[in-house]
Amino acid sequence: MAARRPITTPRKQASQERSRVTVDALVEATARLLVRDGFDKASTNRIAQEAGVSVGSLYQYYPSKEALVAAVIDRHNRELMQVVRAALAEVAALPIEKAVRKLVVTAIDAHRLDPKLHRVLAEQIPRTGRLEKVAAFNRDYFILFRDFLESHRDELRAVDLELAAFVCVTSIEALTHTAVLHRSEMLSDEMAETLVDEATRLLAGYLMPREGGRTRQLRRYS
Amino acid sequence: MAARRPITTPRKQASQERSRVTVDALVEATARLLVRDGFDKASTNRIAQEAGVSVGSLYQYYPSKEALVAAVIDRHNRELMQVVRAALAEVAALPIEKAVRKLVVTAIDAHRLDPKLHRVLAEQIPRTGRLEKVAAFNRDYFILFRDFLESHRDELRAVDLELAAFVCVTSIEALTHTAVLHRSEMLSDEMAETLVDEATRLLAGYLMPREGGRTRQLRRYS
Amino acid sequence: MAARRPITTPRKQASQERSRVTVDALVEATARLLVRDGFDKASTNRIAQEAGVSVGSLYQYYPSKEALVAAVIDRHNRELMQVVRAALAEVAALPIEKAVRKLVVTAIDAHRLDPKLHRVLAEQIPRTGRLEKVAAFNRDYFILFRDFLESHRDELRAVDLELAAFVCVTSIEALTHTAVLHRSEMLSDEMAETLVDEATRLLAGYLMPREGGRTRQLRRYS
Amino acid sequence: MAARRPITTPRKQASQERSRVTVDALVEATARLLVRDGFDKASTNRIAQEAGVSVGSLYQYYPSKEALVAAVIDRHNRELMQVVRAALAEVAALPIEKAVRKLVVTAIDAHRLDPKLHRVLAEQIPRTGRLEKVAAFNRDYFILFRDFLESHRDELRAVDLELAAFVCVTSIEALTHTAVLHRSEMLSDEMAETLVDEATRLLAGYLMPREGGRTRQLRRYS
DNA sequence: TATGAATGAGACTTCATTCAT
DNA sequence: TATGAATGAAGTCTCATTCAT
Repeated sequence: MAARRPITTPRKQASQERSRVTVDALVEATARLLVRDGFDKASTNRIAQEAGVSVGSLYQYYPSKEALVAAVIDRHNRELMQVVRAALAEVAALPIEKAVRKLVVTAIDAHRLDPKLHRVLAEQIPRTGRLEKVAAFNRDYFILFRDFLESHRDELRAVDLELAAFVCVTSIEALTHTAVLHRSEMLSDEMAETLVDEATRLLAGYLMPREGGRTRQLRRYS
Repeated sequence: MAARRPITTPRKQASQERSRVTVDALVEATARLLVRDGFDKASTNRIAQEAGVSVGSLYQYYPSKEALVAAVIDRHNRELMQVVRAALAEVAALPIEKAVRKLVVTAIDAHRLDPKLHRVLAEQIPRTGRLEKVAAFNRDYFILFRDFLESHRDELRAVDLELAAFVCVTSIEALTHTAVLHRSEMLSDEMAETLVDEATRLLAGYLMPREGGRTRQLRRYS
Repeated sequence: MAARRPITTPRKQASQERSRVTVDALVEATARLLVRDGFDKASTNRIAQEAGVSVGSLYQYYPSKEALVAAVIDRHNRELMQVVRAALAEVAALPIEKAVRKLVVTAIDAHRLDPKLHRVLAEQIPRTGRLEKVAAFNRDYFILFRDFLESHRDELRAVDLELAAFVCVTSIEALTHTAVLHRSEMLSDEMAETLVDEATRLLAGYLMPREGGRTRQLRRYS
Repeated sequence: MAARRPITTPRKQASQERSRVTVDALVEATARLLVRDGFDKASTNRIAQEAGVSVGSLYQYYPSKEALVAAVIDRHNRELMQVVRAALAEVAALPIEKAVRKLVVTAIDAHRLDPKLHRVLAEQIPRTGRLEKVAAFNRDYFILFRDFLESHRDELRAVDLELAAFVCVTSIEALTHTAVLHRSEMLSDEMAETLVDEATRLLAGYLMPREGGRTRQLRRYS
């Protein structure tokens, strides 16, 4: 476990219009450099330069490089959650299998929002000690998904919803993440459909009562 | 360093006994420091010191810091694969559901071999540009698993084995990895069993034909 | 900064009431930060903040950080001189021994006016190139003291008054400074008296003719 | 009081001949730059350059700039103490007045060993937090002097030797320091003698019993 | 072959000061 | 006149790597 954990809370809220611009430019530049050069080569000086701003200004708003990266993570997570939240809302009324399929598709879409950035963040973030950020995202996703399951309880087999949510969220994330980042060939036009089918089958099969077993299931909880 | 990709092949095969010892000490020291201090603080000088060797000697055997880390990864992967391979051999003759269960348990065990090291490697390695190493491990696991599926084809529903192997390997890895590294509470004596049950159900349900589908299947569960 | 010697004269005479307040706040804030954080950490930005004023305003009144410190020194010296001057006036008519005693006590009191600030100024100021300020203070004290000796000439042994003033002022300053700043235990209620006795003896014995005059002296060593 | 106090203990003892040379060069260069440019402009990079060594090497042996300065102080103090110790030994057998005179002369000589360096150290040291070094020196001097007084007790008036030592050491130091550093005109060939006379008179008069008063003094303690 | 002293590019960060608003 | 955002030179320090002994 890396020892020194740098402070990562922004230093001051940009109040004036001018500083708002500076701050945005910094976060944007950080994201760009992270993608282009990776975490190590993205020095604060380079970031400032890329943002068209002096290092001094950078440190006026962010106390360290990790704080900047944390800001990028936050922004990215916010975008992801927006997509996920929208999808879950849209899907709330659908039967579970259709819903799951839609969620898988959404997860893929989410990973495709900015795949390069997503990759860098996924790979380089652990170092920044910003794992909590990712954890927070997962927790949010997890909660939303558990709520979703809850409102579909009557379609499900008997199962601990917490646990089921964990299994589902983890699997969806892993499958879509790996497919998008390491197996992009799987997302060719022909293949993508199949992958979605399989993932849907995996999860729907897991969540729903076994066929022919429905009666028994119902009885158990009657 | 995203750009500069240092040479990572060991410099010479430690032929003599003395060299063997030195090399081992270096890899061992690297692993220890990786765990204790994290990638960034594990400098080559410190590694050499920890190994009781001079920096000069370190560079005699490894051309760069990343080469050392790569060696640690290799060693770790070798251990993992050994466990996985053994499990798959042991499981070859079992019916698919039992087999899957055993593989899940094994995956958890594998992650527990040296969880701290596993974590560091998983989290900090992307930076070393040694991702191929991880990829290689996954590929190996993937191939073994596909072969396993192949030899159990008659128990499976009709499915692209490549794809199924991808889905299974990715899911098992993600579930056990996350459980061990981020949700250790799930592995308490009471919970572990349940987690294994769920993971097994997920995969077995995915691989096997739906009930009411294949006649034999129906019989088995009737 | 040995080389670059910044301008240190205040920029404008704070004529208006509002300016007066600002200037005071700045000097006061500087003194406070000097005491609290030391010279190095007392940045102009922090001083401005502490004074409840913008950096811009700070530079409206003082052209540099050293100018601010110089202002603090001046203020402090003014206070010291006031004490010293008062004491010398009060003492003018006393016999030399009584007078000296009173001056020693006064010197201690002066050092106790704001010992923390005095310490910082004494210790950190050499750097500011404001040594002249200190020199000026000593010069003033020296002149006052020489005048004092002059008006007591008939009580003194034959001696170069310039030289005697130098010896006395330097000794008083050193003894009281060291006692207050580095040997505060010497100023406990019981000890303080003794210290004053000794210092008085030192100086009075030095200034006054030996008892019995020279003849007896010869005898002692015959 | 400045907050962060940098570590100032040397990092490793130079074992090999080569490093011995490096270390010496560093300390020497530090002293030189301190004299030439003052503390602030003597950056570690400049020091290393002046020493004909890389910054890396500098940090191999000294963890900070202050550590380097501390080393210079130590060296300087060692030299001073040598002079003082020698003088006190030489003087042990002399009657008090002669002894004091010799000590005053020695103090002046000591300040002249390397006056520029002495001045910088005296003025800039407080910032390095190495005041203890100076304190230590004074303590050593103080102890030696008290011992000296002790062995001359029968020549002295009744007095607390601790206190007397404090008064004498502080006065000698202040007079010679000020004379050498701020009043060099006092040390011209004609004046120097006079200054020594006065200082001697100050101290001898202070330490020795008043003439004609010896009887009374003896009585008090009989 | 081993040693460990030396290297030096480059990372992070601060802070006195300016200037557009 | 006040504000505070912006500047950027400069300082401290680390660490992978080399090479003379």
